[in-house]
Formats: sequence, C-alpha cells, structure tokens
Amino acid sequence: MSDLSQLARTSTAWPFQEARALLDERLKGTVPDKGYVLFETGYGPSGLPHIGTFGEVVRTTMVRNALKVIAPDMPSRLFAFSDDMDGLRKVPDNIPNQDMIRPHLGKPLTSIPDPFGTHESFGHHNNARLRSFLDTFGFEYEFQSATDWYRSGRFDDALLRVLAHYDEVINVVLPTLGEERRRTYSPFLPVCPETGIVLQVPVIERNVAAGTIVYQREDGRKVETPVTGGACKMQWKADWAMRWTALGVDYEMSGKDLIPSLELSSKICRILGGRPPMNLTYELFLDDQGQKISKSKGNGLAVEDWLKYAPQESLALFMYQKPKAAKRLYFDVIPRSVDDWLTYIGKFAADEPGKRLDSPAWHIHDGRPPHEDSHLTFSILLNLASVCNSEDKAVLWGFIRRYAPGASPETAPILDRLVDGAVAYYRDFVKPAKTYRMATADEAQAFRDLAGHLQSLAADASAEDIQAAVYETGKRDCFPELKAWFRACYEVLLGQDQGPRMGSFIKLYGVDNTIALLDRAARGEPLA
RNA sequence: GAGCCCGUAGCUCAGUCGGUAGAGCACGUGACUUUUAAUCAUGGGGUCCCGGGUUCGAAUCCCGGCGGGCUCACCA
Repeated sequence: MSDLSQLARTSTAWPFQEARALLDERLKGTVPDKGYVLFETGYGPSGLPHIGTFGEVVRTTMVRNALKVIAPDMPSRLFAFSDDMDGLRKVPDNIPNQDMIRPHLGKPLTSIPDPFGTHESFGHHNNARLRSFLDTFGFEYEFQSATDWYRSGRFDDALLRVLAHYDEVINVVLPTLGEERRRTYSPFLPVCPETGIVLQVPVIERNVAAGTIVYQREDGRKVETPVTGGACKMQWKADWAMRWTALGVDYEMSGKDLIPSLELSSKICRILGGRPPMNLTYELFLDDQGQKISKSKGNGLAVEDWLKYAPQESLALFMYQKPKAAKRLYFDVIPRSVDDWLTYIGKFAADEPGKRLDSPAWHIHDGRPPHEDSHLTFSILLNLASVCNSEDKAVLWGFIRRYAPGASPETAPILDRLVDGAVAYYRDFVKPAKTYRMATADEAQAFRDLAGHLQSLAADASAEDIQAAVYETGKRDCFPELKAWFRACYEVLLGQDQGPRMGSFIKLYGVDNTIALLDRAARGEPLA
C-alpha cells in the first residue's frame, strides 16, 4: 500500500471517508463480481440539467477520485443514468411547439417527437443537453439510457425477478400509498401497444413462468403483455430498486427529499436479491430567502449564472463544502467561494502531503490543483471593475498591471478568467445601476478646459502628467474643493459617485476618447 | 405527524483529533505634503440558543429542551 493511500485512509475529508466506508463496509476490500465499482447519478430528463445535477455529479466524482487513491487497483465506473422512458406527465412551459407535444402526453420521452426539431425524440434531445452540460465540465462518466436498457433486454432478468417476488414487493409499497392509488397500483406500468402510452392500470393476473402480466384497460379489455423487452416500464420506486439490482450500483447520492423513496427502494432491492447501494443524502439548496430552489420558481442561481461570473472550480468548491448542510445559493456567495478557492490552490503546494488530501483543492482538482501566484482577490476585482467603468478587459488589465506588475493574461490565466467574470459583473449589475447627471454650466466649462489641457499634452503623456492636468483644471476653475471637481467627473462622465484615479483612467481609456467624452458632457449630451 | 439540517461578532459564515473563540465584509482610528480606495497599519465588538451529563478541560462528544428552516406523506 502506497504512502498516499495510507494517508488517504486517515484523511478527514468527507470524500475519503465515504470512499473508505464504501471500500471497507460494502466492498470488503474486494472488486465486485461485475469487475468494477459502480457509481450512479440519476437524471430525470423531463427538465433541463440544473445546479443539483451538477452538484450530484461533481460530488460523486469526488468520492470516486478518493476511492482511486485509497484502492488504486479497484476499477470504477460512473453511470449518468437518464430516466428517459418515463411518461411525460405535462407539457413543460419552457419549450417551443407545445401543441406538437400535447397529443403525446403519457408516452415515454423517447417516443415523443423533439419539440426543438434537432433530435430523434424529446428524450434524446434532453439526453443530449445533459451530456453537453456534463461535458463542459470535463466529467468522466458513461451515459446510460433507461429506454435503451429496457428495450435491449438487459433489464429482463431483474424484471422477471420483480415478477417472481410480486407480492412481497407490493406488500412493501402498498402501505405507503394513499387509498385511491392503492387500488390501481402495480410496480409494472405496461406500455400500451396501440397508443404507446405508459399505463397506470391494475394488474389482474401474473404468469411467472411465461414472464407476463395481464392488465385491464379502461375500456375493460384484458391484455396480456410480457414484463420484459421494454413492453413494461417500472413505477418509480420499484424502478430504482430494479435498476440497482440489475446494474449492481455500489454508490449513489440523493437529495434529502428522496429519503422515503430511498428506504423503500432499498427494501425492494433486497427482496430482489440485490444489495442497495451505499448512499449519501445531501441537503437541498436554498435561495437567499431560505426558500427551496426550484426551476419553476426561477429563484436561486442557475449553473449558467454562476459560470457567467466565476470559474467552475469555485462552484465545485461550493459543492464540496458540507454536502449535508442546507446552503443558500445566491449571487453573494460567489465572490467568497472564488476567493476561498484561490486561497486553497495557493496554499496547496506548501502543504504536507497528508494535509493536501484534506484540502478542498485536492478534491476539486483530483489531486493536481493548478498553481498561480495570486495577485488579486475576486472581491477586489469586482470592486475594480465597478470603479473603472469599463467592459473592456484590456482597460481592466491596465489597472491590474499597475497593481501587480508582471501579471498578464498570459502569465496569469486564472486571473484572466476572473477578469472575464468581473467584466460580466460590471455589465450586468453595475452598469444598469448607473445614473448620469448633466453637467452644470461651471462644470461644462471645466470639462472644456480639461479637454484643452489634454489636447496640449504629448501623445505619450504619463498617467501622472494627466493626473496633474486634471488637478490643474480643478484648481483653476471655480471649485472651492477639489473633491467636488472629482465628484463631478465621476457623476457626469461615469454615472457613479465614486471612481478610479482619473489620470490612470484617462491613460487607459485613451486621451482622445476622453476628450470626446468631455466634449459631449460639456455640450450637455446624455452619456448613458 | 415523521424525517433531515441549522443556531458562533452588526451581516455572511469557518472552527478538522475535545486543549487560550476565528475570517471576510461592515464600523472606529491613523498614514500615504493632491478627490479617492483598488493601499498599509491598527482598534472595538461574542451568554458559541438554553439546561444537564461525560471529562482535568466542551463551540466541539452524549441526553433533553427551545427557536428557525426544509423535505416527505400525490408524482418522479
């Protein structure tokens, strides 16, 4: 056993604790019969991938990476399993061509035409979105389609087992259901051969030897159908259990809203002769008001929102921190998460090997975090972006170089990515809040004077020279306090009550550009 | 009703193996012979929700409360 895996066994970082429990308690240190350890993440494909999807995959990957260190010879796979055979219950309101979808309600997602017109079916479309979503983060996973598993017959053995243990399964499920649902409940949902709809109908006969069930249609007709080969889909909780059994899932996370399902599915799984996977129940995400984040409400923060302003590693850090604690997910947590990430990757190299395994940086970067001398925190960058009034990265970089000589987009790629985020922040939050006011007559005169001053400067005038010119103008004109002069510049020219050092700003913004700006302000043109 | 999470500075939170209560922001003061803060230094501020238990020692472990929040009971 290597030193590293020895150290990892004693690490207190949660992915290592999970991996250790998985290895010792479930696997007993040996490779499962199927030849690998299977991690699964589930995906209900009627919606779009969201921040919970990301969290589940990133956290599961962390455990998987941890296992790799503790047991280097233990092969593992990660399945991203899409429930694309589920019947569509209602038309989503965030898709085009809703009328086209409506006649297909109740059918498996993979049997419904793609409202976007780009894929074989709605299910395929959503699967593709899931995959491209996961791929943008570089996750290592294997996509699996429920439809594919059902129709190919790879679920048949497990399905027949459900049929063989039908009564036991029913007896576990029924007590958890309401009166009404009990009457029609069946773990098997036959797919109607005529309409293609996934039926919720009572099963009145079972033929274990033939592998079939007989169900009663609404019109009273009795139909016999095999439970195998995709002729039947399983109802949710039984489905989960059947899948665990068929795939031999060893580890799967789920939100705390699924705790009752988890318990029930585990019982069913044991009935089928399977072993329920090890589970980590994570807490849900809340918005800034403490309300549950839901796609339909549109509260909280979407993955895309986060990535607009900050690198994905900062989001991965957020996911790493305390998976079992409910966390508020809204804009204000981003800067801190970014700065914490920078701190962790900054400290990593200097840490003892044992200590490194405890660092979130290890888990975010699979043991190999990048190193970059950090020059500026993200908080400072956001402040800088709002103060220097520019959507131009080059201008921002100009200010950064003054503060951190030697830094450049080439030598500090991480910082450069942060600058992208800062610019987006400026554009989305700062700029819309700007209010420009008109110059007073005195101020207009001063602006004209300043424009003249700048005109007479040499083309390569330094920021200090320009700054001197600004002061000169302020002193010569009728500003009893220089403070008022600078405030006028900020309020009229930049639409904010604070701003950068004017000399530096003009140098970076461009003297000619500034003169044009001053002229317009002096003429009373709106600058917004 | 059941289950889960949380309660630490004004705010947001960290606190790993039980060992002198921490960070960021905010606030106060001072410095930079030019508005500034994107600088530096420095200061104040806590009944670690309450009560018990274990211990030489508890924010931390155990038990019991209180408060806040969420989830589930119909569907996945």
